[in-house]
Amino acid sequence: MGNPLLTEYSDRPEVDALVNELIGCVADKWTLLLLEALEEVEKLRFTELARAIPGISQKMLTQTLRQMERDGLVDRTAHATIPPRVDYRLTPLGHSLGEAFCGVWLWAEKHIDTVHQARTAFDSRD
Amino acid sequence: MGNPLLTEYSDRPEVDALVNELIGCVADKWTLLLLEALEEVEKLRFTELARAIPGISQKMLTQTLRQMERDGLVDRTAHATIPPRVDYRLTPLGHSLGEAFCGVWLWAEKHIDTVHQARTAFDSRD
DNA sequence: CCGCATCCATTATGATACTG
DNA sequence: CAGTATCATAATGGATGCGG
Repeated sequence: MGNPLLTEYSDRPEVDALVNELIGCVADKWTLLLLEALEEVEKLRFTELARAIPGISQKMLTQTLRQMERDGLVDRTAHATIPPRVDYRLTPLGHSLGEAFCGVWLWAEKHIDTVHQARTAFDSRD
Repeated sequence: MGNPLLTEYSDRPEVDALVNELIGCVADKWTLLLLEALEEVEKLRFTELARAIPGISQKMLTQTLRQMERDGLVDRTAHATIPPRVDYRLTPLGHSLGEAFCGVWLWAEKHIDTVHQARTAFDSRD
């Protein structure tokens, strides 16, 4: 084998690049939180999502939902009523991604104390 | 139960907020790619990491490594040699996070074609 | 040389106001 | 209600410099 730095987890480097790009899209803070919210409740409308995710701005909510819709992760259903009503729900693909992230949630929940201790220790160094 | 929007995956809302904050830190593009690189090779120095992660800037590499070090995810070892040498490796905690993210990698690798098809379909609408 | 801090241009994000 | 448009601010990338 050549340089170990060039070793990747698969044998197809060109696929790795695409996977990394996809990871970059999907490993977004808001995407994760939207996944969490929609795993929880199954079907939510725009303002409900905004409330379910404290700290998100309307802009990022719209933008992230659009991207997830484009990637086939969420399904957007607009009802032509007054007032308008738009429902978002996970597609099977989005649901499978949510399950893949489940391990990360469990990790965060389990190790949050350890992380905060590490931070305190780090900040009190030097 | 009250408003389902307030339902979270645990029964301790204050913990949920902290977990979300932690998710926000950890669900970073560069953090993920660094985890991947260090899962692969076990011990890497600064410039090796820079080469292993195409597209990262030195600034973000430094910044992300600092944050991961502060969070107890990576261990930094500086050798007082000339030329200087700094090795980074995952701590057990960082390794456990890498394992938690493993499912996301497998998901990305498995569904990348589906995502690209969804994008193409979305872009050719309207 | 290597690790990394600093300056500046570019981009991403947030706050607010406004429309169908 | 569900966004879009606009502007202010923060995050990021690129180039450079500097100590070890």
